[in-house]
Amino acid sequence: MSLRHGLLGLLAGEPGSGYDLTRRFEETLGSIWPAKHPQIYSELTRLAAEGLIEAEAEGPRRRKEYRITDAGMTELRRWLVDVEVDHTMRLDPLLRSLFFWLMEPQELKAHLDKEARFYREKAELYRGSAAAKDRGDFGDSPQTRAMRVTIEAAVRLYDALADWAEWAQTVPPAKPKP
Amino acid sequence: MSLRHGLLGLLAGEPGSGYDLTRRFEETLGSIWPAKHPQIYSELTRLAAEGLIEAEAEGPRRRKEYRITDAGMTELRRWLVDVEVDHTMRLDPLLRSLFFWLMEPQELKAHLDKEARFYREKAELYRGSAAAKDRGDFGDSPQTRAMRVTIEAAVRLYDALADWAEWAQTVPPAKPKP
DNA sequence: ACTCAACATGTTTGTTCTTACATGTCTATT
DNA sequence: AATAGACATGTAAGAACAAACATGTTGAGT
Repeated sequence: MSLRHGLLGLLAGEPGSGYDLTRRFEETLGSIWPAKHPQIYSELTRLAAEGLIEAEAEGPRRRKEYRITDAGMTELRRWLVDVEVDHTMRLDPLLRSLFFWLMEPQELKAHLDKEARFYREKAELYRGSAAAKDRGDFGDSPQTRAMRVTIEAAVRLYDALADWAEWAQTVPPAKPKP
Repeated sequence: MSLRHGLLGLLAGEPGSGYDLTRRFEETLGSIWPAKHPQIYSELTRLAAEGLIEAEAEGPRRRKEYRITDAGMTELRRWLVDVEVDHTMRLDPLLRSLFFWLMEPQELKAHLDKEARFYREKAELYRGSAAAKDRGDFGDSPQTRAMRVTIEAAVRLYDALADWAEWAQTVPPAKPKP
């Protein structure tokens, strides 16, 4: 249940409405923690009910701007410091790789080519963001520094996956009856 | 919904009971696609109802050994070849990294040390499996070759994360008001 | 004045996954 | 013969997540 803390964390940076947060989630976290708006809105309602966030008066088109409360800040820091990291990975591409032996060589080649391209593109994308940050395009707040660290992880992970997909092409299939 | 195809894939390798599959899932897929036994049992029931797998007569302690049917094999290959890969990643550790700016330097150091150790250990573990496979400990079937490829991905991902956690320590926190 | 696109916020329904509960069997040891 | 521990299979309740449905507002352009 990290969506909860993801929202708290974003609100710790700056206040925002459900719509804002949906976009910020999509932009900054899209690849590492996808969340759709229905889930975000209902989580915000629950967070507000628990007093971890609060909304000021409604703005135009009943927009509610939420900000984090002291209790929310405490909870967020508790999560960061005291709660065990969840190291679960659920990677469809790796699951599939276990079953590569069921694919025809040309199917596998096509698959790995496509995967490698996808990952390399993602890596390039994040490399671009990292460079922009390093040039100072986003300023140099504590928040942007943290984001720079996250981006670095994305770059490294996607590069690792791209390298892997290329490497996998060099592994010959087992010969029948050695 | 890849658990479904994970099970089909394992059964394509060799038949097994719910209990077997729970253990095989845990062993071979534990890090990349965790699944608990209640989910596995119910998915097996559903797969059997759809005719993608079938159970022979019950063994001791009403153990049912399932094997994949032709229809199941067709479905598995359809998934492998025709269904878009789901590139979703949901990585709690990366989510947290976005909020590193809320942690005290010594808390962050402790966190990153622990993370780096964790990932490096995992990488070593899988490196060991890879070496065992390369020595021929597991034979050289198409299945084990595919598993070797999956293991390589795990090694590379965990190494990448370990490197990242170490690298992150070298990033100084932003000075207040530059 | 009209209309379209983007803004903004929800509810409903169904699936997936986790946690806790519940039960029964076989084997080896005492 | 009793029993403990590993084997083996399930159900129930609830949380998390996704997809589809539904509604209303504002601003910009015509």
